[in-house]
Amino acid sequence: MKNLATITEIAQKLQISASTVSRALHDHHSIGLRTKMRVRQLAGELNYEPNQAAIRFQQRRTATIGVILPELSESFFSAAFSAIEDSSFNCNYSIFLGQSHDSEVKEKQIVEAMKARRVDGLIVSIAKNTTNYDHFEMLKKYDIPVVFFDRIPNISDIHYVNCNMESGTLKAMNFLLKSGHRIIGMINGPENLFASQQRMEGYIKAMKSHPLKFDPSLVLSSDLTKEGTEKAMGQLLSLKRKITALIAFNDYVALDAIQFARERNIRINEDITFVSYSNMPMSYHTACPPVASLEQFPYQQGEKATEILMELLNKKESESPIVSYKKITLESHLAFHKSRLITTV
Amino acid sequence: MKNLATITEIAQKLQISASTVSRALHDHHSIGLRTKMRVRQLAGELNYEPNQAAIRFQQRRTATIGVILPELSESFFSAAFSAIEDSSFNCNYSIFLGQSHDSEVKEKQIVEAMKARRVDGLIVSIAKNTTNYDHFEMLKKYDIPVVFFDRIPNISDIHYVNCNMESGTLKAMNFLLKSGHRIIGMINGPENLFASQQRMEGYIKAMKSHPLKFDPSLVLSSDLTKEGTEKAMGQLLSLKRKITALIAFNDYVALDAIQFARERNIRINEDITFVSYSNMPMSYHTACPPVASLEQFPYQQGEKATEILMELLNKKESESPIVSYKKITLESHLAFHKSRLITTV
DNA sequence: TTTGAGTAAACAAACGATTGCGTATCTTTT
DNA sequence: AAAAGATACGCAATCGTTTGTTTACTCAAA
Repeated sequence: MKNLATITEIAQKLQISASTVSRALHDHHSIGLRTKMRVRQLAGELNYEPNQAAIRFQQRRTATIGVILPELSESFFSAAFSAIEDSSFNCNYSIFLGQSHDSEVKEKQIVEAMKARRVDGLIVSIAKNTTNYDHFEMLKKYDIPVVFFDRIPNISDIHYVNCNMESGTLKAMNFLLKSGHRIIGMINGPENLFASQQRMEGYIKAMKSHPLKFDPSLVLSSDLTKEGTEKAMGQLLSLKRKITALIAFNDYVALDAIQFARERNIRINEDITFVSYSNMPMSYHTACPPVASLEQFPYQQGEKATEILMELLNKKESESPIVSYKKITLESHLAFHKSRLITTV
Repeated sequence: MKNLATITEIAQKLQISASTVSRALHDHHSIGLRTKMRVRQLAGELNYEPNQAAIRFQQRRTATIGVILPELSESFFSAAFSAIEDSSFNCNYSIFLGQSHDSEVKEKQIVEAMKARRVDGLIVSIAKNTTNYDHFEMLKKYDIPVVFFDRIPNISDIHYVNCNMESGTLKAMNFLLKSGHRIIGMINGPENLFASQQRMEGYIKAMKSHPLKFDPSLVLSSDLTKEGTEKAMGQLLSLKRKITALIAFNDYVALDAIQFARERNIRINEDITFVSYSNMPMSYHTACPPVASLEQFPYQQGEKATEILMELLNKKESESPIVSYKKITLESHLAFHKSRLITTV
């Protein structure tokens, strides 16, 4: 059973031409009903399945999209991937997945590999230290559209989906300020990330609108490693102005910061109130989760990104060279954690 | 720049035949040095990249493997996937990834899609309720080798990598028995999973070897949902023989069980000592992690599975029809959690 | 000088499917 | 009855690459 049936085989057995078989299978109008039936019958019997490799070669498209993410083990990204997988499955696209593991070098390698594989398009969330976007720019020459999501480059001529982290941060800050906090620390992410910049903007706007003075020493940035976060946290704790609240770049950073604080006998969410981003499911089981976390809707972001890409791929055929860049920004939502675990501890 | 250079183009510009160009690029011995140099020079200038779609079509192999997993959000599987990704990247294979989300129906769909995509081989961890393996058996007819890992079907003629859960359970049980526990509960997984059966075997062997009587009412099984686990846990807690220790199918089950117990004011790891499987990293931040968890080495399993598959794919060319099934079983290791978090709570 | 070996490159088929164009047969119209 | 149109199908090229088989030529040994 090694060899699958081909169109040519069917044609020979039926004593007709391959083109007729092809057209019959595609329900082409110029093929008579009799022939159509005969072809379909035999195709069914022989268990014919179109050779997709041949089709892709002939059509010069692969029906494949590449997805590049920093880390699947982060629940945000695995959720986003699930969305992309589901959406593209429905469109009969397959996915090549590559993890950059937050390395710019690896990211470039993966882009190369995907280009060589001739993916039709790309969905990307960039590595945390990617500052050079040449490897993505280069794809324009090959007519491979790229849609970024969540971790997007801070340049203008791209398609993207993200969450509004500025307004999100504003929400988080307003919550803290209303609760009476005045000295609010922030552990931000790498500065090249647009999302970091937005968080910073939100922080500043919130302070100014209250109005409170913006103290730059209260805002530090972590490279998102445990060590980086601990360093930032150490610095924050050693300030003369003692913070009573902290906004962390995401739940992982928050957990590391919380861990660090607990080891120094700081009472979590009492001495210092923690707020973060991502709202990961595991927080539910976590010892001391932040009191609130900004939901960033990974599934929706993945869905939207795929939607945009599909649009671009369909448009490409009608060859409209005037490209307008699709930009979708979702509003994030401040989610409060069930305090069950906290109170029973 | 839309159109990439092809071999034919190079051939025309150089006034030689396409086959010569092809052979020159592959360093074939029958091509003279002069021609080789000229071809390579021009290929470089034109930025030639082989059209992989054409090659795959011509060679009737796709240099692609399919990976089917239950859930990427489980850290075990995302770690295993990373291993598969890394290993196959080195062999110039790309990966189609599909999540079954623990649905047998979805699993079958994905297998269909992968078959249609003509993947060269498959690496699979089956869905928790998959009991029928026809969709995998069917692949033999198409000469698509399948390597299972971790969640493997309980049938004999397959290639697989897994962890020895029987000896692992034995280790866990011996630890508990040595600590003085005599009434040990177990929340096992779905019975069709080989790993569940192995856990059961280990449990029974441990009891018998001590020797203690095996009480079947102490072993329940969960469908791995929160509800299923809570039901099992409720049943265990209502027994007359009060358990002092519990072995949970994996860390997620353990967390749900622990949660359930805490809500009933049971002191975790005091009234009941918890042990589980998987040793997920997030346990570190978790409120009350089990005291120990059996490390199942996801990365190694993924590596080994890829290794086996690559072997099978290479062997296929030399056409040795006599297949012996590769089976690798790793020993699991009982990892104790740092108790820092527990004591400070 | 003939034979043989060795080198360098061209020719052509093949992989499987799609598609523009041509053509034969049949039906309808005037 | 002849022209026009519709219907049903075949022919052949094409996508880019690989590979088995010639072919042409050079050089050396018999």
